[in-house]
Order: sequence, then structure tokens, then C-alpha cells
Amino acid sequence: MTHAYLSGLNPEQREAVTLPRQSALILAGAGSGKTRVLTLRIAYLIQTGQVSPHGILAVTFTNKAAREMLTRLSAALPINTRGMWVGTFHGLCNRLLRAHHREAGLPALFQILDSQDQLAAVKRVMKALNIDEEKYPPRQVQHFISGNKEQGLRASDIEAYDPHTRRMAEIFAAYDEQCQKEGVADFAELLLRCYELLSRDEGLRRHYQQRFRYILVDEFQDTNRLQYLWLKLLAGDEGAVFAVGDDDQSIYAFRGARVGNMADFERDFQVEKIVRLERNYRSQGNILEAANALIRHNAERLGKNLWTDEGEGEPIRLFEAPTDRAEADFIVEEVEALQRDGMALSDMALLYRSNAQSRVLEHALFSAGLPYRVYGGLRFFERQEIKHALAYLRVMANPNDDGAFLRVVNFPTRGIGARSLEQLQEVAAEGGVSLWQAARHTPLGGKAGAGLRGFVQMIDLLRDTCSHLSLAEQVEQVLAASGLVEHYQKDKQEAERVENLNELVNAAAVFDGEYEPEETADGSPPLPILAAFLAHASLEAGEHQAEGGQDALQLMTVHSAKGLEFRAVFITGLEEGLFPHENAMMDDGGLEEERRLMYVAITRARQRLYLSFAQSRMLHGQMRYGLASRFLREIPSGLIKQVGGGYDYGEAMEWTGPAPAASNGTGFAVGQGVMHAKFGIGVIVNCEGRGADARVQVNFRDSGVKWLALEYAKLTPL
DNA sequence: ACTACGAGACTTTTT
DNA sequence: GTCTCGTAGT
Repeated sequence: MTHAYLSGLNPEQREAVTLPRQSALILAGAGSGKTRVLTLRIAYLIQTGQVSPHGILAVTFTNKAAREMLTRLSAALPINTRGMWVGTFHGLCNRLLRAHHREAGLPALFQILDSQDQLAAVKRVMKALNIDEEKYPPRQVQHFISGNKEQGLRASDIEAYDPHTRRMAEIFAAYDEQCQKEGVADFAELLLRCYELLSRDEGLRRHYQQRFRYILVDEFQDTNRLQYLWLKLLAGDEGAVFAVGDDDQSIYAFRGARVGNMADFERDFQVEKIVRLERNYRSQGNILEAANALIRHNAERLGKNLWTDEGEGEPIRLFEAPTDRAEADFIVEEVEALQRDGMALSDMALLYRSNAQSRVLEHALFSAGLPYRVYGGLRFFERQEIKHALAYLRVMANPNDDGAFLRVVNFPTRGIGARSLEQLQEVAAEGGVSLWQAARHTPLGGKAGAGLRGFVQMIDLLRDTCSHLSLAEQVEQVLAASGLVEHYQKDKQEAERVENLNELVNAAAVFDGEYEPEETADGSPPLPILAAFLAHASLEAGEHQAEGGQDALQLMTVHSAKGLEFRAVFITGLEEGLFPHENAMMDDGGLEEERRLMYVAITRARQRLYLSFAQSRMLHGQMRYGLASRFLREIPSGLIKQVGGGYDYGEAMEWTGPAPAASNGTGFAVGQGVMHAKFGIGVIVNCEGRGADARVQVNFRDSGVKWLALEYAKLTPL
């Protein structure tokens, strides 16, 4: 049998796509056609009649990736994708939990907490338990809770040997209890709840194991422990898992990703053969060679080498700037030159390690009048005004949702102060009921009482009028009745918020048109569109920035550049302490993860790659003097061409900073390069005292930042 | 209930 | 430098 769509594949890709039914690990290097292999694998399985769409489960990490897979799939084959489960881990778990909410112990209309909501919920629990936020920072507690859930652990599973951890576990337990009472689930809960449900319910487990005979996983290197356990459970003994990933692109260990899952997978799933996709269709030779050389400095690797037959292409350009501003100015010049040569701005990307670095770049771009687009920041459904509107909808859908209740009961203000709310919370706690129930049954006096009654009435009325309206109309009703729009209209500065609220109505209208209720197996009523919309809002926070359209330069962190490609890429701020980031060096494996991050950055470029760093930079309102990143030295110098200034790259570490100002009478000054017998070379970043008392702070290339007394430390000026 | 001021942080991020 | 958060003052 011939399959036209297989003809364009290289031998390894073809091997992966046509593997027999067995679990397989596909090591897919950057730009090796990973998504193509994944979608064609599905197409192949279906077209050869090995499985119907009904038997396929494909998991991704982002909604974008899931959408892309579906789009490409329908383009490759005229197959019906209905019946196939394609989505994110969280989306799929949500779907499963909705279908079996009773067995899972959740209300039909359970709400999903995003990280913001979760943090608020944690604070609430801590307040109820009277816990000092100084001793237990809510963010840390939140991290503790999510982190443990992502390991598959409940509060009762935690072995606490110290009082601090024990207390955290207590908060964890109370938090889960609160969520259960309120009928809400955080992100990690979706997965854990689903995992527990399938573990406990053999019938259900068998059912899904038999259904999903083929499971495909994208970005496998980013899975956490719980996701791995979930996959293993769902696959059972019979399931075939097709895992695609790249250990060299694992950059999310800090949020629980476990590269070790790849090795475990090989063992646990009896993987017979690892298919390596090493042929790269994106970048030219020099760029790939740089990436290969860099990543070879990592010890923990499965091993892989990218290649191309495209030719070596242009040299990599390196620019050393005296300051961060000069770095930005240089980039502006180069961007303009590329633009003159006919490259679209949207084909160029400026990458940086941390968001704070975008400021200087933006400033320079703005002055030059170059249109740009910054990725990151608040997304649509995370905006305050949208969260407020959604909270009204949430109270309507699930009156037990205390979090949503508290968010809007006095917003816009209805004269219900903190004191009345505390009272209400007491009443609710005593009666073991939700705030909503307490508000409805306990008459409070005065202004607050009236406000509260008004709120309850409004919600009741809204629920009533909305029962027969379309989703978009429901949202309109809420916006009008709540007074949200009015509130924001009062302030001219808040005009954008009003626009966003109108945009929410549009989003609801779109959802109206697309929503197809899930057929329920047991004849129970389908999920109302409102609940589905709220779940959608939590699970898919929307675009980072709405405006597209205009041709604009792309600015983003290296993390958010993963999966993208550009004709020209600028990797900026290549300084020790910034990239690799100093905080990353603390935890073990940190440097290797930073290096993988650099690897990801390099492999985004198709034709032209710029690397730049600044000798000095404003950081935290202070001037910082940095050394060139070690990553620069890990790229063979033969691939690199110095641009914009005569400076010998081979001597990268030995540049002499600003002329030493002898102000402290020692001959050493901030910015000065120095050599120490034990610590090696570094740069002075701070000085204090004079003469015999003088101390200097030195940022050493290999040993970090240290304070040294000049009288004792033998420092040689460079 | 709203504003103003000071303290402290400040790496990366999707769901 | 700049943003967020919490508290104190009007």
C-alpha cells in the first residue's frame, strides 16, 4: 500500500510514522519535523485501519499545540477528527472528570481555579487557620501544594519530619477540604483527581484502557511525575504510547518537569527502539554546529547531533557592547539593515533570559520608530475586569464558590465592608455553609445588610433571566446588572477595561457558535454552556496580546520562544549571572538547564544569529558589571564573527573595564577586571572603605560573587 | 471607602 | 528602576 503523504519523509521520520504497534520513544531534535511525524503517525494509524479515530488519545502541553495538531491532521487526511481525544493533559482530565463527576466526587458544575484563584484560596485558608503569612508565605504554600499534587501526593501522603513541613501539610489538607466544600478544583487537582479516579475505579479504567489503544504524547521531556503516572495508568499493559520529545530542550524542570521520565519510559514501557530525528530542516550549518557544540557540554544527555545538508550559511555574529543601551542601539541598527535588505520585521526575534531585559530594548525600538510586539504578561482571561465578570458568572453557576463570591460581593462597592464580611464568614463557618447560603439566610442590619440583600437578589434575578438566554446574552446581562461597565466608565484611564469587557461578550458569542455539548453516556443532562465557558476561560487563558496584524519585531523570553522559528534571531544579555542566570546556579542541574535554554535559543534561528552582551547594565536600579557568558566560550570561535568594534573574542574574559578611578586610594574601582590566585578572573562590582580597610566585591567567572579585603586578598589588575 | 506612601522584591511559565 | 502589596491616614 502506498501512502502519498509518506513520500516527503526522510527514512527516520518514515520509520517513526510507520512503527508497528508498540510503545516508542522518538527523540526529535529541534526543527526535525516533530509535529509532522506526530500528526502523520495518527493519519497512518487511521488510514491503515489499525485504529479508528475513536481509539486515539493525543496529549500536548499547550492548547496551541493541540489546535495545531488538529489543523494539520485535517489537512493531511480527510478524516473525521470527532471521536478522537486531542488536548492538553488538563483539558483531557477536565473532560473525563466532567463525564464522571459523580464517581470523582465533584459537582457537575465544578469550577477550575487558575493560579491566581488558587493563591487567593490559599490565603483564605491561612486566614481561617490564623497562620502567619510572614512565616508561611502564601506563594510558597501554593507551590508546596501544587508541587506535591504534581508528584501524585495528597496532604496525608506527606512525611513531615520538621514542624514547618508538618504545618504546610496541615494547610494543604485544609485547603483541599475548602476546595471540596466549594466545588472547585485547581490545575493539579484536575490531574490528580483524574488519576485517583482511574486508579480506584477498575471498570472505568478498563473502559478507557480498551478505548485508547494508541496514546501519543508531545513534548514528553516536559511531563511531570503525575502526568507520567497518569499515562502509565491509562496505557495499562496493552496500550501503545508514542512519546515524542527532546531531552536537550527540557527547560521546565523548575516547574516540575522530569526529564528522567524519558529513561523511565524506556524501561517501564519496554521500548525496543529509540528513533532519533536528527536531520534539521530549519537552520543553516553554522547555527547547528554552534548548538551541537554548546550542548555537548552537558553530561546528562541521551545524545543526539543535528545536521543539515543546507550548507554552512552565514557566520554567527557576536557583538560586545559597553552598556545595555549600546547593545540595544546596535540591535536597532542591524534590524534596520535587515529590513532594508527585505526581511520582514516579523521574521526577526529578540530573545532575552528575563522579562526585565525587554525595557531597554523596547526603549530603543520605540525611539527608532520600529514596530514591535512583546510576548508575555497578562493574558485575556487573567485581566482583573475579566476575572470580575467571570466571578459573577461563577457565583451564578455555583453559589458555593466562596472565592468568586468574595471577589465580587463588594465590587463595584455596595457598602459591604471588611467587617461585615468577616461577620458573614463567621456565620458561614459556624453553620458549615457557604458564604452565599449565609448571606441569604442571615439578615444583617444597616447598609451592609442592604447591600448584601441587593447582591443576593441580583444574582438570583440574573440566574432567572439568563436561563433561556444565549451565552453572549448572559454575559451582557451580567455586565449590565453588576454595574461593572459603569464602574470602569467612570474613570477615563480604565477605557481599555471597558473594551475588554465588550471583547468578553464577543468571546462568549464565538463560544456560543462553537460549543457542542459532550454526549453523556448515562443520560445525565449535558454540561450547560455557561459552565463549559468558565472551564474554557480557566484552561485557556487566551492570547498573550490580542493585536496582531501589523508587521512587527518579536520580543520574548527564550522560554516563550520554544517551538518557534525566525529568519534572524538576536540572543541578548549573554552575561554571567544573567544568562546563565545566577539564581539558576543554586539548584543542581541548574547550569545544564540554562545551557539547554541557550540551545533552544540558538536553534530558533534559520539564517542569521546574533549573540550580544553588555559590559555594564542597569539591573535593579543599580549599575552591574558583568562578564561575557561562558556559553560564548562553548561555541567554537571559528563559527563566530565579531561585529561592530575591534575586540578579540579569544580574550573575551580579559577586557579591561573603565579606567580605574583611584578614589579609594587602592587602584581598584568598580568595573575593573581582576585576577585572584584561587578564584581566577572576575570583575569588581562594588567597593567600600578606603586604604587598608577597603573591601571590594568581585564577580568571579567561575566562583561567583565574593567580598574581599584588599589588604589580604592578592588581586592583580588585568 | 479611597488614597498615599513606604517597604521589599526582582528568573523562567502552562494549565 | 519600577511594580506590587500592605498599612495608615483622610
